Amino acid sequence: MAGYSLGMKSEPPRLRPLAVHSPAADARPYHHGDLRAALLQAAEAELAERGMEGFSLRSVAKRAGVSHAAPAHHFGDAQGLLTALAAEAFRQFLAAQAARETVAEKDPASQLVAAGLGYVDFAIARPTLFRLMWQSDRPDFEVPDLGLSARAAYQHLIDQVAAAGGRSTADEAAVWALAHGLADLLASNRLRGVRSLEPEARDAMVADIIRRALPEV
Amino acid sequence: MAGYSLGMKSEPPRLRPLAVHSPAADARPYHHGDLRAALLQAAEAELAERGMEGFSLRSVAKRAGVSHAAPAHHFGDAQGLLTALAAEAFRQFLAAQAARETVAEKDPASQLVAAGLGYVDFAIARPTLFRLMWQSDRPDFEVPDLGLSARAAYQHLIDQVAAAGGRSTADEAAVWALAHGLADLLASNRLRGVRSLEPEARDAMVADIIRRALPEV
DNA sequence: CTCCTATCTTGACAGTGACAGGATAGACAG
DNA sequence: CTGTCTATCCTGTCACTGTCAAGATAGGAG
Repeated sequence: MAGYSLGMKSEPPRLRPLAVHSPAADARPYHHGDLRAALLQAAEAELAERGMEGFSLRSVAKRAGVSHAAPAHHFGDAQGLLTALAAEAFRQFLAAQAARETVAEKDPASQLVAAGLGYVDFAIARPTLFRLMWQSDRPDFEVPDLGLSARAAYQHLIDQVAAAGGRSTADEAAVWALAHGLADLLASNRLRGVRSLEPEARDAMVADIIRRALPEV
Repeated sequence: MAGYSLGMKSEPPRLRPLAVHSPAADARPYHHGDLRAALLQAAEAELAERGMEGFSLRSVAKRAGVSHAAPAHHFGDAQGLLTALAAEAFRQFLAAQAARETVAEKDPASQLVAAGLGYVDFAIARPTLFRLMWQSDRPDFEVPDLGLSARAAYQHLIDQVAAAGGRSTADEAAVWALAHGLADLLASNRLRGVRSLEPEARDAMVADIIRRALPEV
């Protein structure tokens, strides 16, 4: 649950040139060191603070301590940055599901419920990223990096539904819609009656609800 | 399904001053006549064409044939316009559910399924408006007009779940999440296996899925 | 007929994304 | 050590956006 971060290097890069003669306030070097990762990290923070609609490329650059045009070289334009961010988000979205699956019972039904819990975990922990993935027009799903990671998340769902005995399109749709609906409503801070529960009680209720999607199991 | 429109006057207002001496290209009068409704209509069209994130207040004004600052007098700012639009959307959202309910069987379970079909109808017919209502930060739900119409939609759901025998928070959440998840995924053009069905087949599948939310019925 | 007020316009400002051209520095060859 | 090459980053500019201030217009009340 804790510790998701998009920078992928925990150390803030900013490799200063060994301070040969720096007057201590020499500030940043001309070359950043790992600007691409820093921009992704800054973009996520900006998104979390100002929301999807208040997102600004220039603010991201400022937060990363860099000029307003610097992001262009790494991502092309704002859409490119958000596409890369969404791709990374889909990977962590799958990781959140996997984290639940490893601590769950190994039978297919329990694994399916665990994936649903991970789906919801991610939506609650990072609601703006969740919106970027599912409801925004800006990420370009034609870009292979994003298209593949999104498809991987979808395929994981399909596989689990099949393993749990789901056979029809309706079964797939029911499981997906239920998990997604819970996640989206919780991310938007609706469903307060569920969201305000203690973690254990909330998990139990979410699990109970998700099980309803597959009546025959 | 057809014919939703936010202008609420079907006639384009533009009451010209009876053409006393107009040289035929005298164009629009200084006062519009029903600018508020025209702006709501234009805003919906812009939203449908350019998407939530490409929305521009100046484009709305231009589409309504009016100066860029004209909307301010009726709505204050962009948030005010989108708040009014969302409030109207919630009313039509309820109307879409009511339309399905009137042609459905009158037992509580059928009425609940009908409401779910209306929920999905609206999301498919007007996806961007659906996003504005559920996933945007911009409408201000503290404004009574919007707060009340949103609450009315929520209350309608709660009442129907209760009438159909739902008793717990989990029952309410399951029904809402299932309908909402289907609607959102269909609005985003996911769930292609469902969306590409003929209307009758699609309705049958959506109904089948929604019935899963209340296992005891 | 006069004035009052709601309605709409024009003009300005800071902030935005994108682009062009220039500055910097690390790497590599000799 | 020197010179060049290239990826990286910066400054300056453009059209466009939302918001505010101030002025123009017209419909209606007195």
